[in-house]
Amino acid sequence: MSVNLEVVREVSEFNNYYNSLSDLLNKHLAENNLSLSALRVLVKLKQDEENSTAGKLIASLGIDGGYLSRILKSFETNQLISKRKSAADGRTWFLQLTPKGRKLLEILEESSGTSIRQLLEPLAPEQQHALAGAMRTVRHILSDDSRISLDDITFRRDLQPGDAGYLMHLHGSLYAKEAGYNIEFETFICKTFFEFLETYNSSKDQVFLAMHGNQIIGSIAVLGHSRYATQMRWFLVHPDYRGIGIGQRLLNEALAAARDKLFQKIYLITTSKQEAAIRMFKKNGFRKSGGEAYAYVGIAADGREV
Amino acid sequence: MSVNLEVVREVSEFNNYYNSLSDLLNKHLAENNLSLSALRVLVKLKQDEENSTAGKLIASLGIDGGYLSRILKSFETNQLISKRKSAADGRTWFLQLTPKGRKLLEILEESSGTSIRQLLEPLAPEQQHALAGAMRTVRHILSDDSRISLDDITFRRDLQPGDAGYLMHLHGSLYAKEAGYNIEFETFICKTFFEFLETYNSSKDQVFLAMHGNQIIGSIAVLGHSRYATQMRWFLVHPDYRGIGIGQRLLNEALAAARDKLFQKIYLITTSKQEAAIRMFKKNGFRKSGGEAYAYVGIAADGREV
DNA sequence: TAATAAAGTTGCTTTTGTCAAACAGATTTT
DNA sequence: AAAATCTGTTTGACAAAAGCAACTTTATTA
Repeated sequence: MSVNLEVVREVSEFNNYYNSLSDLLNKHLAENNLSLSALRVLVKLKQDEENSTAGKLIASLGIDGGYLSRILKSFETNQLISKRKSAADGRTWFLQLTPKGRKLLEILEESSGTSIRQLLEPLAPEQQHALAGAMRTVRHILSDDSRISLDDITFRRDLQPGDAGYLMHLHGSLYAKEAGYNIEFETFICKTFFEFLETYNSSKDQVFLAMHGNQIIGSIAVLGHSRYATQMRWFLVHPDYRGIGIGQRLLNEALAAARDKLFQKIYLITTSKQEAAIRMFKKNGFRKSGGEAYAYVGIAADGREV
Repeated sequence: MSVNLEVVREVSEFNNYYNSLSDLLNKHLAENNLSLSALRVLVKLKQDEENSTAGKLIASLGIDGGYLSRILKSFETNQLISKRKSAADGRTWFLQLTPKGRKLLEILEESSGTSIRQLLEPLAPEQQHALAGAMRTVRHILSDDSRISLDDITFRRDLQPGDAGYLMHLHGSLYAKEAGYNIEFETFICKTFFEFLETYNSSKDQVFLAMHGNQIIGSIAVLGHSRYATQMRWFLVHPDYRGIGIGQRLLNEALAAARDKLFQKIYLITTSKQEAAIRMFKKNGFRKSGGEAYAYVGIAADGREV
């Protein structure tokens, strides 16, 4: 892939900036007689619980073997870690934190927390959240296993001011990028949102939003059009978040809500271009009903099929 | 201000993450026989051009005096900097980069660039931009002079897919926060956007967007309702970006466009709550015209006032 | 003018990290 | 099965990075 020059510059400046900042954030290490490398070892030991060995640490932290050996030795004399000889390989030792080591890590986290708090203290709450979000983004983009898990995603059922606009934005920009739609499509979306907002009633209409932090990254809605039929709309998952089950989760919520409210039929309209979505609809019992509309024969409370 | 626990955790994890990353990004220093501190000194010398002294460096970089003295001495023997005795104070020396020092910095930037490029190489272009944006955000929030200047803002005249939705989002969420409006207001906004989109025509309608990176942070529109009258709408600057002239700049653009197209009257509708906006309108020649509408007597091409 | 302070330097020390060789157990080769 | 090779870890020697305290020189102040 090609690399954008502006991006390189920004990363470089960020790196410069952060180099000076990290002094500040890591000053608590000196107070506890630890080097940055030693901290990283400690943290890694906590993460990899039970089956870490010196070799693995060398590989994962990129640290020099000799240096690590000494760090570990000092950890051992300070009773921060304990070694357990491997049965399979007489050369290797399994390393684990002792309660004392665990305790030290807690203390370190606590004192690093105070530095951080001092850094954040002058910031307004929104700025703090924006900062956290940006840092999460950086980490997320740069880490190889950049997959987000469902655990990072929260779900919301209420429609707050700004949400409708953001949903419209997501639809407009994503469909433009992925299906080549233009602004006319956004006009259409806008119309549907207006009609929806005008008659919005939480007893008949349900909106489900998948959130990452305070950003909407997925949505679905179940709109009650009549006593018996309901339309599903605005089903979308942001491309960065696809493939981890958010779509299915949203669909489940929507179907459950439709059943709860005793709707007997759910229909939705889509186009043949939405292959992935159509596959998911089919898997969940939707059937094509002519034209571009898919109709779902729902299990209504009275068992009738429509 | 209170500090959110989640934010502290995120910053802490980010710090951990970045500590391991900075090894990678700074490996070029070893190749050039420089320490991180030495690099920071060099960079600072370039920034503070002409009037840096050892004392200032100590204060701004938080580096030890003795250590700095040695770094500077080595720079001098390598002819990377030159010293100039202060006339006012016999103890201090002014430091400046020599052409050779400047050259070295360039080389360093270049080789840091290659590390960065390697880091970015596997990323898709959008991810690269997202990364740059997030890094800019972090840096911006944390740097004391968190003021953005007009230079950081770009302006756009075209309406791209997703823009209308995002504008609606901005209006909905900001007015909710600042004026306590609820979702009904967003419904109204949605209606105006739909009407607008439906009849959008770039020859009569103009939209101006203030962008920071690829985020819309301000907007204004001039909608041609008749041959002679035009309505100004969607005037808004995101609160984080207020007070640096973005609003005035948008207003200028809008008025200029209205004049260009020979509209003789610009009107806009607002509420008394929008005090700052109203002050700006008045300053730019708008006059109240009864009710909640302000009408602007424009200088049309034929000089008539309406 | 003596006392004190500030800017910068130097000597000494500790900490941090690197490199190469050594060592011991595991694996492969002959 | 012994020799050779490989792998995970340790040790010794060393160099670079950074901090501390004493010291020199020039300014400022009482």
